[in-house]
Amino acid sequence: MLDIRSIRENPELVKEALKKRNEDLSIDGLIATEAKKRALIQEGEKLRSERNTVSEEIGKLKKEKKDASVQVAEMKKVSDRIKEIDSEMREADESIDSIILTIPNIPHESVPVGKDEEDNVEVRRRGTPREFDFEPLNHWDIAENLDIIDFNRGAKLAGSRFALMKGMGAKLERALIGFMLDSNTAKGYTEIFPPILVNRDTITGTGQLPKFEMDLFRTSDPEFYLIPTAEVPVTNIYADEILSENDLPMYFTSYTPCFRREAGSHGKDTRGLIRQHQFNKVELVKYALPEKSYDELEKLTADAEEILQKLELPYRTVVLCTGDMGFAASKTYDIEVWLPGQQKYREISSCSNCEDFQARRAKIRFKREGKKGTEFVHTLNGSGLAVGRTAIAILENFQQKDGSVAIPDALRPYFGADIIK
RNA sequence: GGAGAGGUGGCCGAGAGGCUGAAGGCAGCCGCCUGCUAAGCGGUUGAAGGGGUAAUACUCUUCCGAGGGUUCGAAUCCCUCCCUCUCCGCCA
Repeated sequence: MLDIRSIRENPELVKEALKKRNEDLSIDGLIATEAKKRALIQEGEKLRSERNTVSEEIGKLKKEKKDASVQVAEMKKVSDRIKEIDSEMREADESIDSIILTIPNIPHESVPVGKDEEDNVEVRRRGTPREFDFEPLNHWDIAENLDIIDFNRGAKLAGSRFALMKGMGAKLERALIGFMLDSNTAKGYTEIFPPILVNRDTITGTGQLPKFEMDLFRTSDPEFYLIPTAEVPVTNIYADEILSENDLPMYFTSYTPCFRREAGSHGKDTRGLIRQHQFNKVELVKYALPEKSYDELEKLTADAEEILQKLELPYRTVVLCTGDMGFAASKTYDIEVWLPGQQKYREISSCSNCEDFQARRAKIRFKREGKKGTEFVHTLNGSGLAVGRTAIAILENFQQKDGSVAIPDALRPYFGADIIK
């Protein structure tokens, strides 16, 4: 959520930012409604102030057994007017919320302006894609040949975009989770295992609601949302709280299953494990001081990249252009791993600085030493990494001519073997 | 699922329609005192929003789990919801 005051004071800046994101959203109505709301606040406060003083007088008069009926009648009118104002204000608030909660974050000045993923800019490339002396297979062929992923039975049990991991496949997934968590905690991230079903407030805090209801699974009676990423519960850990400056920065890492409807991606990545309704992910989340958040973004991205380096997987890092960034982000780096089966780099991590956008929604604040008032923290998140996609990358990059798959050195202590065959 | 108890400031804990942003205690901060420490004494210490100022000062409104309601006036009365705890049942 943007600060309504900065919207009011710099409407042009916001309009321009929206245009860069290909958003067609009018904010003039919002500004007008907010002005009306402030007028209502002022009128209401004046009347309340009057009521407070007169009510006190009434109390005194009654104590002295004097007549107060004139004042009581007058205050009855004042109270009725206050009720009117309150209800008008509620309407104004609802109208403001309905708009302001759907305005995306403003891109950082360093973010390239562009329309879609074509305009993302590569910032670095690590590792060299391996030369194969045979035709590399897709991960689904490798996995089915090894009998470690069963897509058909996954579909039977649940539906399309569900898979069943089996034997060494299941173990690979588990080994990667442990490996990633250990790698992250060694760098000072605190491990979190959060609720995977969360309430509406929580999922509104990080920005998935109200705009992206279509992307989420939800339960009814009672109503919960299945998290699409651990970012949701973990970023909200300190929602509605005031931290002290010394608490920052805070680093968290969290393994959770993630659930996404994938509405609107029909026909994309229908085969294989790339795009599932349920997948595992190890997430990195940071709370940072505003003046440090961009340094923290670089470090967070480097931490995610380091996992790929340890696993000897070739990758590149791109900075997303304005048109391709997520709703809550000010700046995002995507890390893309090389997949020989597709001869393409594919997203395996997305690292974002949301600045105070989520913190304002979730009311995550901090106090500076010796300063009065509070400020919003900056929140960051990134995958470290998407587990299923990492498994894919290992299968495809480490496949061998005989159909077996080697396990990268760093993973062997977790996997307990050096090959899947 | 059944039966009870309860949610008040950083923490503990009073308050049961007006004098309560909230007694008292603890913790914190600032003084004083004091060989040092401890103790003691005095003062002070929440958040959000608005007005005001160069900035302070000052000032107004709101906040006692959340949301409604009653009343001139609600932490206090009524309704709904949420959460925590205890006992019973069930259960991974």
